[in-house]
Order: sequence, then C-alpha cells, then structure tokens
Amino acid sequence: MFEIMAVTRAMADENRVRLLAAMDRGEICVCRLIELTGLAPSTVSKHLSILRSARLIEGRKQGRWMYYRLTGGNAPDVAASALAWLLEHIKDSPRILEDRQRLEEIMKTDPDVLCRRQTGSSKDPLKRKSKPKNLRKGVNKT
Amino acid sequence: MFEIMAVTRAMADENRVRLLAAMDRGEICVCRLIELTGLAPSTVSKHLSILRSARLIEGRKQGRWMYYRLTGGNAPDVAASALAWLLEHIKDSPRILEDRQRLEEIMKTDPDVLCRRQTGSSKDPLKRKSKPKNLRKGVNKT
DNA sequence: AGCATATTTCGCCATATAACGAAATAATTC
DNA sequence: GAATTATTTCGTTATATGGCGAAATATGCT
Repeated sequence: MFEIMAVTRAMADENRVRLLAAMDRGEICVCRLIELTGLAPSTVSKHLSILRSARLIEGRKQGRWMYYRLTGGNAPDVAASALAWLLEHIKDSPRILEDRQRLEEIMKTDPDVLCRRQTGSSKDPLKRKSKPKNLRKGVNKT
Repeated sequence: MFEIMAVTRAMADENRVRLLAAMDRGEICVCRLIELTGLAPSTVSKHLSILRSARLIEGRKQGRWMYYRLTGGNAPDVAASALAWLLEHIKDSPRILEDRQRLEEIMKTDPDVLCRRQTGSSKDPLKRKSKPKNLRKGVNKT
C-alpha cells in the first residue's frame, strides 16, 4: 500500500508530472529541469526527491552535475506501469507539447552556461527568461 | 492534462483508494462505504464527489439510497486504465484485504438497519464499532 | 587552501486538503 | 403535511503541501 500511495502522491502534482515527461526524452541534468519549470532550484530538488522515493526516477552524479532519468528495468512494476500509464496519456497535452519545444531549445544551450546562469553569476550576459506561470503556493512573500 | 491530473489527485488519498477497492466488488451503497471507512458521512460524500469528477466512479439513486460503482465501459481510457493499474497492484495490500473481510460482514447486514444506525437513531440496538485508524486532518476539534 | 559552483537540506510561509458537525436537500413513511 | 431518513453542501479547523530564500554540502578550479 505504501508503494502505491507513494506513486499516486508523486504524480498528484502538475510540476512533478512535467518533470517526468521531460525525462521521457532521456537523462537530463537538474539545471535543465530548473530552466524548464522556472521553479527555484530547491523546489525542483524537493520534487525530484519525492519522485526518487517513489522509485519513478533515479539519479547519478557527474562532477558538480546531477543527472536524473526515468527508472529503468530495475523499477518495481507498480512504478513502471504507472509511468507507462502517465506517459501514454500525457503525450498530447498542450502543456507537455509546449514543454517539449522549450526543452529542445534548452538542450541546445551549453550546460555550463546554463548552470552558471541559474546561480546568478553576473558574468553571464544571457538573460533569464521570465518564469512560466507555475506559481501556486507560498510565493507571495512579504 | 486536466483529466490526467484529476485522476492522479483522486488517487492520491488513501481513503479514496480504499473506496475504489471496495467498489471493485461491485455496486455499493454509500451507507456501507461509511461503515467501512468509519469516516463521517459528509467526508465520504466529498471523497465520492472527487472520484466522480475524475470519472473513476458513477452513481445512481434509488429511493433514499445512493449507490456507487466503478465507471464501466463508457469511462474515458485515462480513467479506466488508471483504475486497472490501481486494482491490479492493490489487491494484495494488507489494508485492502482487511477491508475486504470487513466488507463481507457489512454486506450481510440489512441495509435498512445499517443506514439507520449511521444516522444515530436511538431505536437501533446495534452498537457502532469503534472507528478504524484513519484520522489524519482536522479531527482534533477543541 | 580559498573561492566558485551545482545541488540538497532546512526553515518559513501561503495555500490546499481532509476531517468534522451543522444545515440543506431529496425521498419515504405515517 | 409533518416527521423521519439518506445524502449532499456548507463552514470551520488542523494538518499537509508546494513555493521560496538561506544555509549546508559536495565538486571543481586556481
């Protein structure tokens, strides 16, 4: 029961679903997921942690970079089949198609440039795009 | 995207999963779902509303009684296949097996007796069983 | 070693959600 | 029609959750 609920809860947030869909393309660096969603790095990290706990994704570290991908052949069936269900039904959603297009552009950017930009380095002349509309909670801080 | 999220969110609550599993046995009256979960009637009603909105269940009224069942052949595939996934993976869970046993007993009780007991009629000598542990939120009212 | 960088963890906050009781609604009984 | 009954809707409350920034941690560069 715990595994099942972990999976259903993991998939109950739209941004997490978007993260999963982004990984359908293949392994991807956290910095690109941050760029795609426009969420704070800490938020993306927390979402990834939930997905990992549910055995929907797995990660590997390479230097400073952390890469995540959908769990492969060693995934428990409850997770694997739920993922299959999700990806099958989400593929034609406008939001996901939009994400896909943005992701193609993002993947063209040099990861070094991209990551540096996200940490607010003043040396990077590239401007950060305005954040997509994904604000839901705890955003309007005084 | 909306349909998919409706389904994933509907399944993200344990009590709602239990309700779905209970309906796997066949059409069932609300009063029996209330008895099974031990939740307040209003809570069960709200959960059923969420499940109905997600097209996971459908209902019919017969007199004073409302019966619900898993959505049948007219269900959208996103809901039907998610249900298939859930029921396939939940069937061996201890909690669900326990529910199944209780449900067999509950189904033996005359619905008239059961429903009257839930509304607190003093004329029914049957004692209400203590509530199972499903308290999570908003319970400890001062 | 000091500094820069990518990511995670922690703490806080605004909003969402599950729970309950009361009120409202619909159906039945007398 | 009044009373009873099953269920839904409404309002309130305690807890959960998603968001952010700051701090901590791990890796790389000089």
